[in-house]
Amino acid sequence: MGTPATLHSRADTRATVIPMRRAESANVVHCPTSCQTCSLREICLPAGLGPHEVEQLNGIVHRKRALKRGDYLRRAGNPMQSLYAVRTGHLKSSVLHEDGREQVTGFHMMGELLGMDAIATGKHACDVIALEDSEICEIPFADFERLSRTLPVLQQHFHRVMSREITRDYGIMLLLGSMRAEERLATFLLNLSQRFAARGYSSTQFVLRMTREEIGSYLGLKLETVSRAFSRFQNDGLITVKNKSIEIKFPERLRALMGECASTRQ
Amino acid sequence: MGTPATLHSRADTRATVIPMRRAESANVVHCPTSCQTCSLREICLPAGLGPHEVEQLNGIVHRKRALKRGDYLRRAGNPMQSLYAVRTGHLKSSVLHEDGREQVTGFHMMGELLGMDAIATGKHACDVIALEDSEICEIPFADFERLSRTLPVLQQHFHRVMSREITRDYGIMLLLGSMRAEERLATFLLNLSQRFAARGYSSTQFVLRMTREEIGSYLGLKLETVSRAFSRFQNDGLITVKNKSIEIKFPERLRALMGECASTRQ
DNA sequence: CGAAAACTTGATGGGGCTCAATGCTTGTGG
DNA sequence: CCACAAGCATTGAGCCCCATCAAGTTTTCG
Repeated sequence: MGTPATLHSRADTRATVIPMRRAESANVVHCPTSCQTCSLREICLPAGLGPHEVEQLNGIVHRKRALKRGDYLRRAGNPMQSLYAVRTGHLKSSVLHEDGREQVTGFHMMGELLGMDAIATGKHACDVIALEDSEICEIPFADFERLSRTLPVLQQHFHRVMSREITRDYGIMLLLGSMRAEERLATFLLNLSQRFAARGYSSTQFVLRMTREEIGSYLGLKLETVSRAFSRFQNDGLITVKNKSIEIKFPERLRALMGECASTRQ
Repeated sequence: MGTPATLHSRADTRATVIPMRRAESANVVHCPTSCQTCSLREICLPAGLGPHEVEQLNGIVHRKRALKRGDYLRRAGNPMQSLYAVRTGHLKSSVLHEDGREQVTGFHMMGELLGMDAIATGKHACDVIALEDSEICEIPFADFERLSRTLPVLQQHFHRVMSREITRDYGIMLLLGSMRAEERLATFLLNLSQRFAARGYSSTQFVLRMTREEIGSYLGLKLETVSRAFSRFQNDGLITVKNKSIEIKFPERLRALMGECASTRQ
C-alpha cells in the first residue's frame, strides 16, 4: 500500500515550473498551491476546517520558502515571527548545550508544524536544518493568533497540535529514560513507519534522510551503537538495511522488541 | 533571601477557615481565595492580565480541590475536561510503558499548569499524583478556550505556557540524551533551586518532596545511582544532604559540573 | 512500637562508549 | 566521465559508567 517513500525533493517539485503569483518580500516566494488544494490539508493545520475557514487560513500563509540540504530554517536565538509547516522534504531540530553537545529533538516531515518552542520566549529554542532540499510554508504568528480567535475550530486544532508535541516529547523521555539501545531503535523505526503510512507512503519501505549520528543523537546513543543495532536487526531478519534504505520485514516482531528487555529484567 | 521552602501545605491553608462561597459540583469545593488575591497570580495563569481580565478568568476557575499525599489527580486515559493549576503542594506526572515501566515526566509546584498533554486526544496522557497534601485549582477547558478567544492577552499567555512546556521537554531530552549521572543530578538540583527562588523561597535550602526512585526515574537513572551521586556531592562539599533536605553550598560549582564531562571527553 | 518503605553502601558484571581501522557512497572538479 | 576527496557507515577490541544484586541502616507511618 502506498508508494515507496523515496521523496527525492528535486524530482517532485513540479511547482517550480509554474510561474509565481506574487512575492510580498524578498525572502518569501509564493507558489500557486493553496491550502485548499494542498495534498497535506488533512494532515496539516487545515485539518478539520471547513472550506471558508481554510480560505481564511490560506490568506495569511506565505507559501513555499525553498531550502537546500544543510540550510538553516531557523537558528536558536533567532527572533520568532512565524510558525512553519513542512510542505516537502525533511528537517531536523536540535538544541545545543553550552559546551557544544548537540541533542536532536525531532525529525520533521511534510505536514508537520514547527516553531512552537519559540512562542514562550519569542526566540527560537532550536536550530532547524533541512536534511534535504525542502519547501516550507510560513505562517506569521501574530496573524495566526488573531485568526484563531475568530475561528474556534482553528484555535482548538492548534491547541491539539501543541499538545501532541508535548505528548510526543513524553514518549521520547520514556524512550531516553528507560529503554535499551535496540528498543530505542525499534521504536524509532516504527514511528517513522507510521508517519510515512499516514502520508500515503509505504510503511515498510522508506529512506532515512538523516545520518546514523543524527539518529544516535535523537535516541541518546552513539552512531556506532546505532549501526550495530541495524546490523543486528538485519542479521535477525527483522529488517533489510542498505545504507539509508530500510525495509521492515516483520513489523510485529519489531514491535515485540520494544517492550522485550523490560519483561526480562524483573 | 526568601523563606525556607518547607511547604507544609496543611499549615498554610488559612483559606479553609473562611466559609465557602458556593459549590457547583460535589467534587469541586470552592474556597474564598480568588485569582485576584492569590499570591501566585504573578506566576500562574493570570500573569500579565489586567484587573478586569483576571476577574473574568477567576469567574471560570473552580477553586481548591484538595488532594492527600498519594492521591491521583488524574490517571492516564481519563477523559480530559479541565486544566489544573497547583496552588499548594507538589505533584508528579508519569507515563507508563505497556510493560509497566514508569517514566516520571515532571515534578510540579505551586503556580504550575497541568493537563496540557491531554488536549490532543481528550484523554490524559500521564498519571498525575500528589507527592504531598496539595491543593489544585481546576479550569474547565472549554470555558477557558472560549474566554481566551475574547482575551488576547490570556490567549497569548496560554500559548507561551504551552510553549514553555515544550522547551522544558527539550531540555530534559538534552539531559537524558547526552549527560552523565552527576551532570543530570546537578542540573536537576539547580532547576529546583531556581523554581523555588522564583516563588520567593530559598534557592539554597529546600526539601525534596520526591523519593530517590522518583528522581531516578525522572533523570533516567536508578535510585542507587542517585543516592551515590548525592553522597559524592556531599563528600565534595558541594551540598549537604540530610534525607530529603538539601542545602546547596556552592551553586556555581554545581553549575560548572553541568558541562564538565563534555569538555573532558573531546 | 513494629512493619514497611526509603535510603545508603559495597561488590560485580554488562551494555554501550571510545578508539581505531577499513570500506562504501556521494559530490565535485579536472 | 572519471578520479579523488570527504563524509558516512561498518566492524572490532577494550574499557568504564552505571545497572544489578545484596545487605544493612534509617525513617516514616499506621
